Amino acid sequence: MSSNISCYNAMEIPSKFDAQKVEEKWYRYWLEHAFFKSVPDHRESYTIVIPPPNVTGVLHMGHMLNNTLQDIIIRRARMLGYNACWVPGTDHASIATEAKVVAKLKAQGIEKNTLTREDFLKYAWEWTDEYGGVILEQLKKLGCSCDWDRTKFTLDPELSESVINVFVSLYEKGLIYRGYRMVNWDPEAQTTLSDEEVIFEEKEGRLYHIAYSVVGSNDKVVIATTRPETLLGDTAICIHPEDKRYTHLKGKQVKVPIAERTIPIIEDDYVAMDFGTGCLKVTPAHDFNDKVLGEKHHLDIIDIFNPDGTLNTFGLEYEGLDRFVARKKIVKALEDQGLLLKIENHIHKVGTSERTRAVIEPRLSDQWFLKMEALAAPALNAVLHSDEIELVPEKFKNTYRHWMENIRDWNISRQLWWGHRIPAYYFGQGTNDYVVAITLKDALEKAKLKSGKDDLTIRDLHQDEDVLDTWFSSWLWPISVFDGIRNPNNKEINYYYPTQDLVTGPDILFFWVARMIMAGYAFRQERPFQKVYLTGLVRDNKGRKMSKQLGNSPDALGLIEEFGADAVRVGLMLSSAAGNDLLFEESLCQQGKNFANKIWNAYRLINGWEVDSKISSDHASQEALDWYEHYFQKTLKWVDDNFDKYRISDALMSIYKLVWEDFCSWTLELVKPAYGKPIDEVTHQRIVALFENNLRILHPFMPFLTEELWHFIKPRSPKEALTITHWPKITHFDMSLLNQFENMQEIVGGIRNFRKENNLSPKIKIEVYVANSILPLAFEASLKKLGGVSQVVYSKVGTGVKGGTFRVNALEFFIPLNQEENPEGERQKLEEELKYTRGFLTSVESKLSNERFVANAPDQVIAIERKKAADAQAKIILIEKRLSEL
RNA sequence: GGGCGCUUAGCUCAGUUGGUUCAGAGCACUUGGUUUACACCCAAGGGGUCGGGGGUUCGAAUCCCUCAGCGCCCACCA
Repeated sequence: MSSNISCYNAMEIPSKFDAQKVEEKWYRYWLEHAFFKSVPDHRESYTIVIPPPNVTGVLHMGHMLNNTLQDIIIRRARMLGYNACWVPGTDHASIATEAKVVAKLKAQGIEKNTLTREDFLKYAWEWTDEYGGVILEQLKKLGCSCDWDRTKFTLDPELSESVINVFVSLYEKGLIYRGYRMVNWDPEAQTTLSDEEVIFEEKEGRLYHIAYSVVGSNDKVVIATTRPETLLGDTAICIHPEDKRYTHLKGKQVKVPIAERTIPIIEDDYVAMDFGTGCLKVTPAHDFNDKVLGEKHHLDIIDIFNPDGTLNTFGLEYEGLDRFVARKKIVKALEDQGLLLKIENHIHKVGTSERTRAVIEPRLSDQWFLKMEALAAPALNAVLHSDEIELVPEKFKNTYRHWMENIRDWNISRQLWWGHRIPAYYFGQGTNDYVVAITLKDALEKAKLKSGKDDLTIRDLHQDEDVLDTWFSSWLWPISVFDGIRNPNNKEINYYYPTQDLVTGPDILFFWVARMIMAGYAFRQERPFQKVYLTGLVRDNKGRKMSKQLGNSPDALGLIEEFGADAVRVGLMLSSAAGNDLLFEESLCQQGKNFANKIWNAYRLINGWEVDSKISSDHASQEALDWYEHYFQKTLKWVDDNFDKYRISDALMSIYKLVWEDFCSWTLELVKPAYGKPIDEVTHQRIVALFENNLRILHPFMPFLTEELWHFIKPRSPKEALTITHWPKITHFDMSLLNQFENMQEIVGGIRNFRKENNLSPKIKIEVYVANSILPLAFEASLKKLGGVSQVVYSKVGTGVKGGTFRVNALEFFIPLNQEENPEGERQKLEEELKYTRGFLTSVESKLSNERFVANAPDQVIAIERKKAADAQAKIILIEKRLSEL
């Protein structure tokens, strides 16, 4: 495969680049030659760990954006000579995957609750083995240069063991504890959620005004609530101690409607007197604040719900009904009893599950928590003070700080089966009758010790049923993929860690990024990565989030098939500044495809020239090649700067313009020999070398096309493949050379504009008169080639010659015209130009005559203004002269 | 309710410490081109009182104040 990998003969190269034809071939080639494989060596490492997608996920636009960025960065790092290592893998995504498996089983008529844990896990693994990793295959289609031999899964035995080790060690440090607390309960998934997994959505609700009878009087007290069904769990009514409206109620008791229980009226300044009726019902089992009130006032706790959100025996006649059904019925009952006084519309925020969208039920339960404060301190410092970790864009620093400073303990247990089972083992019924250990054997020893019972056996131990929050394994990812938890001094972790870049979305800044930083400092005393690049969300062209429900998300693989991977990568990169949302349109991919085709055809041109070693190069070619060499360097500097600042789309745009405008439209056009004529050898060599440099800097963005062309240019061995070649080094560039060429470009532009305005066909050769200057030799050659100029005459035009003029800077050009001239039109144009120039001059002069400007502005600025004035004066003289000649 | 950010051409966005190159880019648009690399193309061109108002300054897209609109994060007002 090494010598002649190209599938075309030079003569039959088609004018369209066919991406499908080459992508698979090159990906296979890269894998066969192990270009993406990394093992520790003498070079400096450059590491990226992939944000592991859900194992059962399929590639969507967000993944494409994210992974294209990572691939661009890692490919460039590879070319820069680093030992580049991109570690791929997938996440078991406990709740999401379990939900999918449950749904799939349900479709087959199997209910989860009829299965044992073991059976369910068997199904889950079957599912994982079948669909897991599909997404990784899709990443290959995108061209991702991951070291696939390193592919990891968060439920792999080594990674699982790392998670358990970490749990045990945190427990032993006293950072993990069990607590009976109010947690976020997802009634659909029937598990708790961390605070971060709850999304508050603004919803239109109702505020129900309900009357409670005061015991021992005919008085009623009216409360306002959004959740009337929870009155069955009420254990108090609360008023503000200073609320004059209710002083007569102090110390009284009221009767809960329907439940007919008697509960006290308590006083607390927590109550807002101006909200609702100023009177609050207290349900400690089902509201975070009521729980606090309940503890303060030693109230009873009545939990009225089953785990699935239906009412339990405290629900009385409503037992078994769903909470929302019960709400309706209870409202009806209250209405019938005349206790429902008013229903107001009320907009409020409702917590919903990030995964299932179910309305969250605050619920008291036994859960495991991780103390966060101590872990957060070094992580906060690293981002905010020491700058060991850089967030891009920087604006996320504030968000990060706010979260870290107000961090609360992390609820890490989940009532699920798919995940890392909590290594706690119970040996008795007491709240403290458990031990935490890595292995069952250790657990038994510890249990014996703790219980004082030497005759305990493994059968007496019962492992906690819960699993750990997915993020409790993901937060170790940069460490655990290199086995740095279990073997903290192994060669790999020491070589690859800390990693360089993390590319991910801001939506998981807290879930994941912040926690990885904490884990990095906690378990390795070192940052996990240097830079965090936070991408934007991919939206559709109307600014809507891409989602399955809206059906506005294009099929990622379909796009690759339609436009080619390179084109899709370019399309995504063209408008995706860091942190800014990306409004995606297919037309961006079309633009990428057009670009790929442009490059393809540029090579077809070069490739098609006949090379003659006996002729020598001309002035125009030399000038163009000299210029492009320097201009390339200038652009490369800009590109490298942009890469350093993670401005990947700016980097791409400058390469896009460099190749399309500067290389194709200027350099190639100037170098191009006349039709049928050969090109000289030196020029040909130079243009090929320049084209190769273009391919180098294009390669991270468009790996397939560039590798294809790279091997077109000449047969190359795998050692010389573009993927592992070097990124160009910046050398000096000469500004005066660049300026001079730019001057020539402006003159060509002037001529072309003149042609257009005077309807001069490009086929008609023209003479150009320059009266007040001599142009460099190379200019003349370039003007002839690009402007259709037959010759440049350095003299004034003879009297009576018809024609027109145009000016570039301080140069005036005259072009004779055979056709009938239009003196009135010419006069009008000149007068407009004169008027504008005079106005410009006046403004500059007024600036210069302003004493304070001259006194305060830097000399450089004043000099510029003087030059502007002088140029304008010269131009005015030229125009006036021309006008007088008309 | 608190915090952060955004508003520049029809669209998506650059614009680094106020002053060369400051009013830009790409796309779209208009006009003219089948010149054998490319119509997935070439050439030329038209678009903006930089969200409104006020201020500081010799000088403001850039700094300050204010208003309006949009977005994000955080927060227990039932």
